[in-house]
Formats: sequence, structure tokens, C-alpha cells
Amino acid sequence: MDRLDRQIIAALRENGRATYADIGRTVGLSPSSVHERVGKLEAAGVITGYHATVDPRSVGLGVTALVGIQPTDTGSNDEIADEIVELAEVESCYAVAGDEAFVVKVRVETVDELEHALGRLRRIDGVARTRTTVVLSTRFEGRPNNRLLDADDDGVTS
Amino acid sequence: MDRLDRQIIAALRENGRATYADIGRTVGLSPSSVHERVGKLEAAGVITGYHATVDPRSVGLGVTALVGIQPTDTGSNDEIADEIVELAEVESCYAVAGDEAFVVKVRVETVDELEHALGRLRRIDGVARTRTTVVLSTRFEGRPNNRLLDADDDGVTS
DNA sequence: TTGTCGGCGTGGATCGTCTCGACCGCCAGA
DNA sequence: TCTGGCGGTCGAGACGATCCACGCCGACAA
Repeated sequence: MDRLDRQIIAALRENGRATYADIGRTVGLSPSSVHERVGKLEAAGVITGYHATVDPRSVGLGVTALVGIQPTDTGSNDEIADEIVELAEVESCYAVAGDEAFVVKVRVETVDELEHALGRLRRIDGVARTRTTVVLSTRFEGRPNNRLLDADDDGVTS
Repeated sequence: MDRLDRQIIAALRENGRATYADIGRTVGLSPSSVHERVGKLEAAGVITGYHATVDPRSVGLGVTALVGIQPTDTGSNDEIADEIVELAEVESCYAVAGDEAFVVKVRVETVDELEHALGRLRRIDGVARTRTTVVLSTRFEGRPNNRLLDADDDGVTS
């Protein structure tokens, strides 16, 4: 993980469909070398995937909410998480510190669907309460964060 | 936006580097047609980009927090948002209903950096209070959500 | 019915990229 | 100095991207 790797990662976070030739031109490496480095980054689990991002409204998912999930005193968080994974409308799930065990992001078509989704969450075994915050607009989301681009050492063991 | 478009979108959300030939095989279309449809989806703003996802820990961003931002009575939310965009450590920003104007997701290297980031947020003009929820682990994040794959009509005007 | 038009698909040609193996240079250690 | 490993470049064949010409089909008007 040297600076070249970080530049390659930054390029791929910016444009996940950039060709190895493109990346090679911007970082000053041959396409073969970029290919090899990217392969190693993928194998090491640094790059976990490539995904198209879609305007949620365009695919009919106009309602977003953040839901805090408070477990019962005896609830097992791992079991709750296993149930949450099964719900397709939950896009993200964070285990958090505090009264709530999880905060999840839910995206659905309508407020009706939101109601149903909350019902499904509440019905999970070990869930005591949910606290819902409706999103009015998402200003930005999943923005690449390249603050460490110019560091020269390893950030952390990978 | 017919079913084929939705299948193409699903394929690209799953694997943003899938080749048009690959996609064509899975949806039953020639690479040329896939190419054309994808171009139209991009032009229509349905597909907003392609991005590599990275294990945050591997790039040295081991601390994640969700921060609610409560504005002063006179604060302008748009002005606050403009300031938030400038902070590189904020990955996502949602305008929400409730006492808080925004909920943002922050990712930084260390708790020290988190403290600094919170300071920067609080120092924004119009921000009265912040409420921070530390993320212990992210179970999953930004998962593709293809619940509408089999619908046959347009979900919504794009 | 017939002609025309537009949208959308296929197939082919061409060009760029991927992706492999071969090779080279640098550096560390014996 | 020799040697081995790492990491780079180079080159070649295969594959994909991308453009264009063409065909099919449904809508519509005469």
C-alpha cells in the first residue's frame, strides 16, 4: 500500500469503470502494472467491489429513512443483525454505541411501504423499539474520501 | 425503463465492471444493445456513476460516526449544507425531519480525528448542537436494492 | 391495404484494452 | 559478485467497446 496504490484506489473510487490504461496514464504506470496492483488490492480485500450508483427516485425508491433499533434486554444483537440482512429494503446497517443497537438506512417506494418495513423491523425477535428519522433529501451519499492520498506510509495493517 | 433496463441496472449495481457482453448474456441482448441502453440510462440520470468500494479500515479510516446536526433557530439549512460539503471526512449527508436538520456520516482515522471533525461541524455557522453516535461495526452498507426488478411498468417518471 | 416513419434490435468492422508470459533492472543478503 | 525476489515494461493474441448499416415491427395516415 504505497502512494501509487492509493492513487489507483482514488481513481477507481472516482470512476469504477476507468480502464487500466486510463489509470496507468494518470498514475504513471503501464496498464499491466495497474492490472497487477488492482488484482492484489482486490485479493487483499482493500477493494471490495465495483458498483453502479443509481438515482433512487428513478428506480421508484423515493422514501428514505434512518431507523434506530433498540433491543430488548435479552436480545442478541447478532441474531437481530441476521434478521435485518434478510430485509431487502435495508440498504445499510451499523451496529452503534448507545441505547440503540443498530442504525439502519431503509429505502422504499412510498410511506406505506415504510410503514410495512418498520413493522417488519419491529417484529424481529429481540427488537424492543424503533426510532425513525425520515430523510427529506439526501444532499450527498457515499462520497469518496481520499484524505490520506498523500501519506507515504501504510495507514494500517490490512 | 422496462424490465430489461431494470435487469441491466441490477447487473451493474452488482458488478460495476461487468462488460457489456456479460450483461448481454445475462439479460439476453447483444452487447451493442446493452451499450446503447446503458448510454441512455446514464444520459437520463438513472445511472449516476460507477465507483469502487473500499474497506475503510484498509485505507486507515477505522472510526465511523453518525452525527445529528441541530441548527440554531435562525440558521439556514442550505448554508449549513454548503459548509458540510466542504468537510472531506463527511461521506454522506441527509437532510431529515425532526429536531435535527441533518444527519451525516463521518469517517476518520482515529477518535482524535473524530473530535476534530466534530469541532469543525460545531463551528459551522448556524449549528447549535451535534449528537454523535459512534459506529461499532458496519454490518453492511450501500447494498443494492432490487426489489422492483420484476415490475413491468415505469416506477416513476425519471 | 399500403407506404412511411421512428424506435429498437442484430451483425460486422475496426479499434482499443485486457491479460498473459517473457524479460529486465534494482536491491538485499550471502 | 552472485543470486533470488519483487516489481516494473514490453509484446502478442484474444476479447470487448463502439460505431454504422441494415432489418424488423408497430403506429399512423392516406
